[in-house]
Amino acid sequence: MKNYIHILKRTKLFAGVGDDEISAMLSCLGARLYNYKKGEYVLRQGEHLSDIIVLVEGNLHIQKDDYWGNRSILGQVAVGEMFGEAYVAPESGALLNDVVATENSTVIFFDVRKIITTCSSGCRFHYLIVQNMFFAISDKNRKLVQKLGHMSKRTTREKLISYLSEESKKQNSSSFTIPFNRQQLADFLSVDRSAMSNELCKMRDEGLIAFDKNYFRLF
Amino acid sequence: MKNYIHILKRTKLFAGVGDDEISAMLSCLGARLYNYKKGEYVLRQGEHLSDIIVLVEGNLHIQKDDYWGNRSILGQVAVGEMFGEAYVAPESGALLNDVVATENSTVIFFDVRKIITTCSSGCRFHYLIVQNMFFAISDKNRKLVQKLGHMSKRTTREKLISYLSEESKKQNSSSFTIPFNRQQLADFLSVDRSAMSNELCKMRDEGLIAFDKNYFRLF
DNA sequence: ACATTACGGTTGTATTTACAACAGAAAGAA
DNA sequence: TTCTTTCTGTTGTAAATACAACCGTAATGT
Repeated sequence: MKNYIHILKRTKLFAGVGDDEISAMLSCLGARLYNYKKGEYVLRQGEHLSDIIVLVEGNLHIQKDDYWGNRSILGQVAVGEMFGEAYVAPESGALLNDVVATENSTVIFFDVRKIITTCSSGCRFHYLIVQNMFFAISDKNRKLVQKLGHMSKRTTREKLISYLSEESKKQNSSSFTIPFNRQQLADFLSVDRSAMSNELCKMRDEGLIAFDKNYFRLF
Repeated sequence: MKNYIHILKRTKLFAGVGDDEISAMLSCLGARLYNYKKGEYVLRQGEHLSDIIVLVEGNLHIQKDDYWGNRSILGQVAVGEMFGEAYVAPESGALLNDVVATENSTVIFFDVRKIITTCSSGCRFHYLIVQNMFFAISDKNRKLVQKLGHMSKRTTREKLISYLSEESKKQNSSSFTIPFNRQQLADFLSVDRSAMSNELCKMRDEGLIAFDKNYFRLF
């Protein structure tokens, strides 16, 4: 486990905690290390979870099969990222997704209850972990709500207007750059790229916006 | 503030904490009570927030204006519900929404930092607040991800398949009831009611599903 | 019993989208 | 340079959606 402290150190969860402190806290946080071969399941649909998990080596896919067996990949987990934090509440019920190793992978499980209830012994930085975890999940929450706000619009144009307005607010200016290229933006908003490109040009021709690559300006 | 302890007691935040303990913890949590007249702003777009807020009387709307001034109401806050938890991380930036009182309202602000860093003095149940808050936001997170999973599907049929599959998994049966009527389900999935109704009937005619009111069965 | 309202299903049309295919520009590699 | 790849815009068509309007039924209240 000690081999991975340099990875943990760079995660959101352990931000601001030194090597020695992480090392000292591992047992206090109920840390357990597991290895998975390519293709093996880290978590299965139907299981119950009370841990937050950090990927320290390899790569994972979060995927879901619907009732009729159609599989869709919801996302991927990169080294240093955590997952499982949305299922730790007692009322959250069974997992609805599978998590599968797409390469040989190594993860560390942390017992949520041990994270939340700060111990009295030794863990000088335990409060930081609680804070980091809370801020991380709070931040994720905010981003999800924002994205949902765009996606709940019916037409591509409305989605674009919602997204661009928000980006303008965030950057506090009517001109700004976005962190996506066209394909990525289309994926983010769940629309077809060419249709979106078409709509962007219409909006430009109507004098609503101007753009060049990922630079945008609202009028 | 003491007048509202019976309200706080029934919130997710203070679940499991007794009247006396809540009363004792208020100052420790940096609680501040504010009143707003109908139409006044509780929070404004552009402000920074480091508090979690509980509505103890009245009603609030969370709303957003886009760059061109089109207003949309994103949700409403009922008595006993908390809000603001998505904006408390230092990196979350300025608020992108307004929160407006639709009736004369009373809210209590709690300092997030005081919630997270459990104090040593007197607050026997402080750890419970941290846990409650964490589970609440984690739960919200899970629901958002699920909803986003449905909404990211392109067609009404795919959205329905995604939603019904998940409901089937949750209730662990191929037949189940859903907590929505048609209009509510359409709103939840952000589609047109009549188009959705049409699609449901097509799916029924194709032998994929059967339903009666809010009872569904998958084949 | 009657009127009213809420809900679910159906249909037609105009609008919008997805999808595929293609072309030009820009960036990068050989 | 030249070739290749990536990115973006454009167009046409088939498919899906939104919207409005209408009907029948069930539930509710007077």
